[in-house]
Amino acid sequence: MNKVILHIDFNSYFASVEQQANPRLRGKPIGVTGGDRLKRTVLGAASIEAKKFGVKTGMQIWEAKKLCPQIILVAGDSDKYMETTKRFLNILKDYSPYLEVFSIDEAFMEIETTRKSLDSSYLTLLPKEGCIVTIAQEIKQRIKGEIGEYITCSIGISYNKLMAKLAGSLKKPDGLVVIPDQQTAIKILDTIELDEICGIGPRIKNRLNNLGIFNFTQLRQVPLESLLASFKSYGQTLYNMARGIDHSPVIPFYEKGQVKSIGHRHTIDHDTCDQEEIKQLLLKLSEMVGRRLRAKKLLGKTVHCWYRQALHPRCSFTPTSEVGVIGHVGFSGDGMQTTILPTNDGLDIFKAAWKVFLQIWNKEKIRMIGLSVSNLQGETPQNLSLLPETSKRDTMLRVLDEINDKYGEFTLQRGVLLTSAKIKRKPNPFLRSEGSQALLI
DNA sequence: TCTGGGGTCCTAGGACCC
DNA sequence: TCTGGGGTCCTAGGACCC
Repeated sequence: MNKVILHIDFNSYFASVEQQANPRLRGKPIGVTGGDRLKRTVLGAASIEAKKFGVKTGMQIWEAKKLCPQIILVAGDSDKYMETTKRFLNILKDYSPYLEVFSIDEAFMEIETTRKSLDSSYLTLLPKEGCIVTIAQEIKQRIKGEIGEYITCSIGISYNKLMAKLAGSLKKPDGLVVIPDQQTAIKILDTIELDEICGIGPRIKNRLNNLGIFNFTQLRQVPLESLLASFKSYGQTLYNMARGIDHSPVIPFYEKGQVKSIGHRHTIDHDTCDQEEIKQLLLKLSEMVGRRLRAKKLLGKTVHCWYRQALHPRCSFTPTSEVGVIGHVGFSGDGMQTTILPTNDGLDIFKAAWKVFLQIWNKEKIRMIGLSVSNLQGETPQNLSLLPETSKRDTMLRVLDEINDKYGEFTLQRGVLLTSAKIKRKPNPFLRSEGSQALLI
């Protein structure tokens, strides 16, 4: 038995789901935003029509508007996208149990074949019927038919994940590309940029460039020893990449372990050094994390908190507190973690995060704050304290979750949160008033 | 007018225990 | 007499993905 890997990647995913849901958006340039906040935010997706104007995912709103003044901005709805994702995964499951969910709009699938290689005919026979390309075409048709004609995907087919993903990226939208063998892979690699492959980002590309390596042809000429010397173990990965080699397995969804961390961060629409404002925001983020942990019946014991400092306008010097670049190039800030007793109570998480924040923050203005909880473990009887106070708290949290599950996040919340900064939350169809009812704790 | 938000994996050094 | 080695946990930092 030989294996073939398919990579299925949806085109302009959030935008096409929106167009599918709302006929008035079809055929028009639209951009999906993170919510009603338009300052300091970027597009989560751009429709095919918007992309024709040069609008791209990740672009700032003002930039997109400059390129395409008629762009229609739509507030994203993650539940809707998740729902669509579930539906396409259900279709994919019909073709192979070896299905790896890679992101909300991407999946890998492994199909066993009877042929030794994906030969030139690509008509590799499956144990039962058909050929891989026919299967891929059928998947595309079913997605259009069963989910919607605006939901299109590109499918890449190859002998490993890396090359399948590359194949899928070569033709968009609605593409179907096969990289049948290593020989073809190398030919294709020699025509693309280094960072067009999954695993080479701006930093690695830059470091390669500094070594005089600008393409895969040059990368292939570098001895493994040199790559190991420069990139440690990642040198082996780079060496393999240049040759179209990738041994990473398809990990089916049912074999993927628990999540490793749960976190939230928020960019404030203004710079602030108001301690109370920051505190409220961090508490709210902590509550959101706690709720998600409880929903998954998990406890976490490592709390990581970090922030980004405000940008210095027309700044020509390096900000003094640069401790390492967080996220995008050019931002500075700081972060630190601490370990506490396993918990999923937002208040415990907040206390730890706030302690950390006060240690790293030097009262400068900030634009973003985030926290994440890792070192996760499942709830066990041993975790559930028998102390009356703790069990009372557990009951309270359970009631709080039940109500918020039913009526929307922050329908009930801790009294201290009432004055907090507004974070995007789902509109509550059951409550006419935006005002939340306080649960004083 | 100036960059969102959710994750993953890897490495390295130090503390601590036996 | 003053010191080996293995294992684990914790923390910081770097890089990547969508």
